Amino acid sequence: MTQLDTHGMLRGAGLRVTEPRRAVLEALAGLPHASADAVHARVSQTLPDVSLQTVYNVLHDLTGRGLARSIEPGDHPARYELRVGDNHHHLVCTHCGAIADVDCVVGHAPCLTPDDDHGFAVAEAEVMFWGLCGDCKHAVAVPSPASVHL
Amino acid sequence: MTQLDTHGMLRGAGLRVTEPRRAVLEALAGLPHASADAVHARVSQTLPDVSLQTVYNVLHDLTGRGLARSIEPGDHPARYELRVGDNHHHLVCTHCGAIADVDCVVGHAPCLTPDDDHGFAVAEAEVMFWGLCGDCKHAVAVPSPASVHL
DNA sequence: GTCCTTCTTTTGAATTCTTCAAATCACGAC
DNA sequence: GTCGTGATTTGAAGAATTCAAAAGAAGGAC
Repeated sequence: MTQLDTHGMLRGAGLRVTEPRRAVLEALAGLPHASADAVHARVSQTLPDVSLQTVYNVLHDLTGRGLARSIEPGDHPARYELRVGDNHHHLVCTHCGAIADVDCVVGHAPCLTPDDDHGFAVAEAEVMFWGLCGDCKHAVAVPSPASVHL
Repeated sequence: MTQLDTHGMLRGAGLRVTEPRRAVLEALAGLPHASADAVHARVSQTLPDVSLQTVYNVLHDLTGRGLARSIEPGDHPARYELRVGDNHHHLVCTHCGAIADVDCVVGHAPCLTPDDDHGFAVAEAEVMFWGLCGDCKHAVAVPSPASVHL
């Protein structure tokens, strides 16, 4: 595993370097798409005194400074990932909330620029694929009519 | 306004026809992208005794049967819309949660089919554009660095 | 038209994720 | 090393949504 320059990342973002923050960054590196709870659990392994509240604070700071990104899959708790340079989207399991990365479906700019922006200042376009993950595919009974929507 | 065949819609979906359900359908027709609370407020105008809980129940039933669709914009409460035949996506205001429809960015199937589905049974692809709506554009101070993501 | 079964609705409370607030603590500029 | 600002802790609050049990109504059968 590539060593993470947590110090440089935090300082570069104008944040103070603290153990909780370094630990959250490392947790995110080790746990892609982790929930706040999962991050807290992982952080607690090395820093047992870090509170869940602190994890929320840190995640908030990291996303605010662009170091991390939050994914909010509908009715499931928010997930977080390190903001990596590459462009990718997400597969979300409607049953268990599992998330997988999808490489960007190449340079189809149309997906980014709505024909009519209704006066919105569009900052970001997000593509999310909903479905059942491998595990839930077998576990779940009803195979709902897959209504594909674009 | 085109009259809504609420009776036919419900029966066609295998649901009993009740006043609360007809009222919710009509509320959705009149209030695109309404929250459960907004639907409840609208329904209460004609049926003051319908509880918020019932609205949640009905919305759940309607989405389950494919009559309605729920949009879950991150940290804002869920919104609902009648499931219309056309394909469109949504502009969401990151500040106030306002939602606008965007016509489908034409037939770019690539947006629909991830290269690697990681074993997922993909049922739906959703595109969401995040930004500031016309009102909030002026109201909000900081114009954050528009990091476009595809 | 009436009855009966099943599905809906109501009422009231609980759950979960997330945020707020005040006091203590520590990073890091000087 | 000192100091000021920013970070963390603790404890509790908040909001959207869901659960559960009892009462009520839809609609098919007769």
